Amino acid sequence: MKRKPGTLLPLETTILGTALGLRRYGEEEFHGFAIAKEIAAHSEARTLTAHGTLYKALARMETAGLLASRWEDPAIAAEEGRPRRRLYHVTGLGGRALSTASTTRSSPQVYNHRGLAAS
Amino acid sequence: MKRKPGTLLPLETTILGTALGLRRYGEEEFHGFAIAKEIAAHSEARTLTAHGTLYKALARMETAGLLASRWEDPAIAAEEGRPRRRLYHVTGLGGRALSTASTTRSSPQVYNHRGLAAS
DNA sequence: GATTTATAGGAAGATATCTGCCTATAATGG
DNA sequence: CCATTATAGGCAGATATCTTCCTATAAATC
Repeated sequence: MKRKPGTLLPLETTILGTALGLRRYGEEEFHGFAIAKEIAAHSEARTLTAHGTLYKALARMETAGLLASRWEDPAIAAEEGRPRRRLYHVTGLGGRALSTASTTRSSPQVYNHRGLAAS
Repeated sequence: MKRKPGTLLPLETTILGTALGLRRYGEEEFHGFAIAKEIAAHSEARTLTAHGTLYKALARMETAGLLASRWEDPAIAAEEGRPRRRLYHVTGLGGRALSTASTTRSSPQVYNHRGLAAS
């Protein structure tokens, strides 16, 4: 949808907000699946089926410098008997983007996208 | 369906046969997903959707001593960017079971089970 | 031969990430 | 204001294993 630079999309705002929320509980890092569940839990109804959308958003945000990631030690994933995770953390830029964008959010920021956020 | 000891089920025969077939091509070890694809490819139509059935059969056969398994080095899976595999090989007992059972297969061995093998 | 019982098979979903394809929509350009 | 264009979002599926729940069926028992 042709991006206006310096703007956060609703999904991106949700991701940053949720991630910073988790950080307040001591979780410095998060992984895609966890945030998907977190988002799904907080937006009543509408479970996040379109995981692809989320992972693409995460990749995009990492490219933009809002997030940074590292792969979990594969041995840990193996020990816990599950697929390995990609662990993200919010960068300084990401944190600032959230405050800036949420106030900047000039006008058209429609929030009724049929995706993750609350209706 | 209450197991008659010393008998191989059609699926088990297929697994052993396929695995030994692969071994003839130099593949000493195999993993569940690979054998699922192999089986699906050789039985025209009817793709193997019920993976659960296969994995349960593999576990059962390992318990019975027909197969033995080890986990792939998680670092390799990580490098190749995919979930880790459980690598199986056919044991001596497994090989013998195939020859014995395929001749022993006394009478009721119905082959029109709606699962993996050819109709 | 009919009933009981154990277990194999199927469906569905959890776990985690990623890709490709197609559509919807926002921002820009004329 | 309309057409263009870039890209976000959704759907589907690949990759790999495992679990739970329910049904179907074969073997054993009476």
